[in-house]
Amino acid sequence: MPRGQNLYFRIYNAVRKIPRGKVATYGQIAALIGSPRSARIVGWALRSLDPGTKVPWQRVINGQGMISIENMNCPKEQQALVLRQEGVEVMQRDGNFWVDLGKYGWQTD
DNA sequence: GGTTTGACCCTAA
DNA sequence: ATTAGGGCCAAAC
Repeated sequence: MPRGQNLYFRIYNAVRKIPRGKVATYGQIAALIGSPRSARIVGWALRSLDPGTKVPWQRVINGQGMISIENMNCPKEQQALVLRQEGVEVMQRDGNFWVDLGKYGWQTD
């Protein structure tokens, strides 16, 4: 198995720890796994996820609080829809979706 | 083996 | 306020 799998496992585990109705940023996840400067790895890990994964990758967004996904099997619309079902208020901004991290941001601490 | 890219973040001008 | 550049680690070519 690739040595990066351990890191992937950490990422998935951290993402699973995100409470329902909250959203976390790549930076936070990266910080939780011990690499605050490796937010990109989180993106890679989530990108490699399967469509039927149990990991709530939908709760992970960028530091600006908006969804970056573009050409994935799951369109941003559906992601925003799921977040709404989770209880997160998603605002639309010119085709892109915006979430208020100040209210729905996951407070790790 | 090296080079490029990536669902990012931070700092500087 | 915005735009540009560097950095980080892992996977794909």
